[in-house]
Amino acid sequence: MSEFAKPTLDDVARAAGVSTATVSRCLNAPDLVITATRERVMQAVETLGYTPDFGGRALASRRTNTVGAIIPTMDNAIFARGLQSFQQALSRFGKTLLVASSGYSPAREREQIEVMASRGVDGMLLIGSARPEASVEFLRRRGIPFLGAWNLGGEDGYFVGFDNRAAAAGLTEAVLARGHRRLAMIAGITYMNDRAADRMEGVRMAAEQAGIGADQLPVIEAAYTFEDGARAFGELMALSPRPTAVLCGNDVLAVGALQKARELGLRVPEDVSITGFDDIDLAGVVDPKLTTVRVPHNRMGEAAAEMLIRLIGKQPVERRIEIPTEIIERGTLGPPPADPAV
Amino acid sequence: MSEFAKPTLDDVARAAGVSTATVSRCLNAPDLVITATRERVMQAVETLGYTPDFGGRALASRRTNTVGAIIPTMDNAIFARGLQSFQQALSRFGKTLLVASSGYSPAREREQIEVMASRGVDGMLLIGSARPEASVEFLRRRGIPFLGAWNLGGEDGYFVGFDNRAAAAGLTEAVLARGHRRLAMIAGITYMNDRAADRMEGVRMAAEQAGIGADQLPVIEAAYTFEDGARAFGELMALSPRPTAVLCGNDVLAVGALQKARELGLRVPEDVSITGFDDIDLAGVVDPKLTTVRVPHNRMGEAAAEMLIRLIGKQPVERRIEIPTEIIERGTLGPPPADPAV
DNA sequence: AAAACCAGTGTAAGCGCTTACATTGGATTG
DNA sequence: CAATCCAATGTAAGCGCTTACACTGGTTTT
Repeated sequence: MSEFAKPTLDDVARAAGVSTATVSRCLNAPDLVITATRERVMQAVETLGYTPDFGGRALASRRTNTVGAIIPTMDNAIFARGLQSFQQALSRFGKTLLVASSGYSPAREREQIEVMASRGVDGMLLIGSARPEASVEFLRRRGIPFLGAWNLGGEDGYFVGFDNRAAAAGLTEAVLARGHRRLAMIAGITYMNDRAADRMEGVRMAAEQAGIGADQLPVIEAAYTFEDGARAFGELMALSPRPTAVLCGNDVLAVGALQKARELGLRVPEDVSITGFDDIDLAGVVDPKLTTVRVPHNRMGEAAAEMLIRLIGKQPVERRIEIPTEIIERGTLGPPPADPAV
Repeated sequence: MSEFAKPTLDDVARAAGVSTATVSRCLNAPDLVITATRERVMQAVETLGYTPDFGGRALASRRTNTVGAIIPTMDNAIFARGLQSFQQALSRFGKTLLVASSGYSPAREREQIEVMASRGVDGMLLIGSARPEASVEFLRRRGIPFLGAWNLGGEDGYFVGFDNRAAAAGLTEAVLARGHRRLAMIAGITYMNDRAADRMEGVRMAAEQAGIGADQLPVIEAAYTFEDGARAFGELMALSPRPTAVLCGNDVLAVGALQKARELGLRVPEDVSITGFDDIDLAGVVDPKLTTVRVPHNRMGEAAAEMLIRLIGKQPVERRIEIPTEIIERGTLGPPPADPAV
């Protein structure tokens, strides 16, 4: 399209009357070059409109200044938000973000990991820690630093995230403190999703602690849509005895439940309490507003970027950074009905 | 970290007993190689765990199979959704997505354009058409194909998006058809944002057509938050005569307005009608549900990917692809009050 | 004042890959 | 059967950059 050949380092060097090495230094380690020379070179860069060629640079330096992120989907506000902050932070460090999505499939994630690896990413952000050992092994072999985000993984690896289990347990305790004994849960799909699994486990643990066994705690797993939340809520409300509080694995499910409650003519929280998780925008907008757990996705994105940068630079890093969560009590949690339906 | 040096084309060639050229052909143009040889090579690739080096490939082939997208922010559900579909479609074509955000700033966008260009992206997705000529000129010079999305631009350039003006006008007509005469608008910030500007203009045009001049149509511009929507709504409700219908430039503003209405003790739609734009999740969740315009962001993302792929491949393409929008009538639009407050 | 040092710059060797061109030998043609 | 062709493969020249090492000449050291 353009008849102007793209200028190269050589062109700049010639224009400035120096060697290519000096130009390269001006761009990558300016202090090594005396000011007068540097200015002359920069001038040439400017007038020629030179920008370094990525391929050449990557090939010669064995670095790409590119970081990859593989998330389930950007369509989920929590990942979109985290990714936005991640990208911004990265950009401050001069890194560019390569994005791929796995659609919650470990196989697809594996593919994308290979794509990113062959793109020579300097580091990688993955979600959670539930993935085949082979994927992890692959990254290790390749020497690509990576970290898990949105949760805190197991024995090894680096993580920045939340203690989903503890947060879910905390919320459950708040529900129990209101006097509820007949709990139920609508969990996210837990297969290969440790966030969902941890939240479920947190609820179960807290319930157990209060003497409510797993057999007395109905749990339904539901996909991340209003409809699935609503459907699950319907099923739970058909149970006898009917639960007086329904803990949801995320806000989307909770909103679905809330809508279904209205449809069924049940008042929230008078007839039944509902809680969410994540505190996305939705939570503050429904009526009544959702009692939920605030999860600061943007702080997490930033922390993840910083950690990954350190990892790439082989600087010392903590193995796991926990981002605190917070219970947000709003309108959907109340005491159980005085005369609960049976 | 790894003591296994990363295998190169050379290693594969040696292992398979062929030349590097043949290995390269196996990977890039398999039909040029006889089956027996190809299998032998692929076997070697497999056992060595070879993946091509991106830098080398980019340098030699002058292609990166990378596409850049610069969006205002992923934090906005409409862009996140569109981007998700864009990425998926791209991935089907073997392209990887590089993401940057401009935070709605043309200067920042320009920077990111240069970053992407120096990364050697094969093509680029930008939002809208409101940007300094210099940015466009830069891309032209570089011969980087690009397209604007989310709206339909002017004379030249490629676009896939919506006719925001017509859609806004259509919605305004629906409001007028209900009998409203005292309209007001809460618009998104229109500076360097043609989507917001077009929507505002659409409302104005339709109003004008109905004999309502710009002087009778109060318009407040508000940032993309509930709070700003609420604040603007408050101001509009203080006007005398009070508007009976408030058209909002997007759903977020509309939800903010809705909340403020409740706070002010105004019933929607009995006392005042409110409309949104975009039909994001929120719209179906508030009470009453938002009357709005559905904008199929995911279809747009896909169409954009296909168009960009064709552009990159120098295949013939239409200059603009319009994605149809649809008015979704729900609960926040009703007739004006019989005895409107003054 | 000679030796040692060092800041600033140049020289040139690759980095791993693609691809134009050259080579080979079996199949097809007249 | 010689001439021609062509499919399959090899040879080797870069692509644009970084960086180890070499060089130069002024400053400091002894």
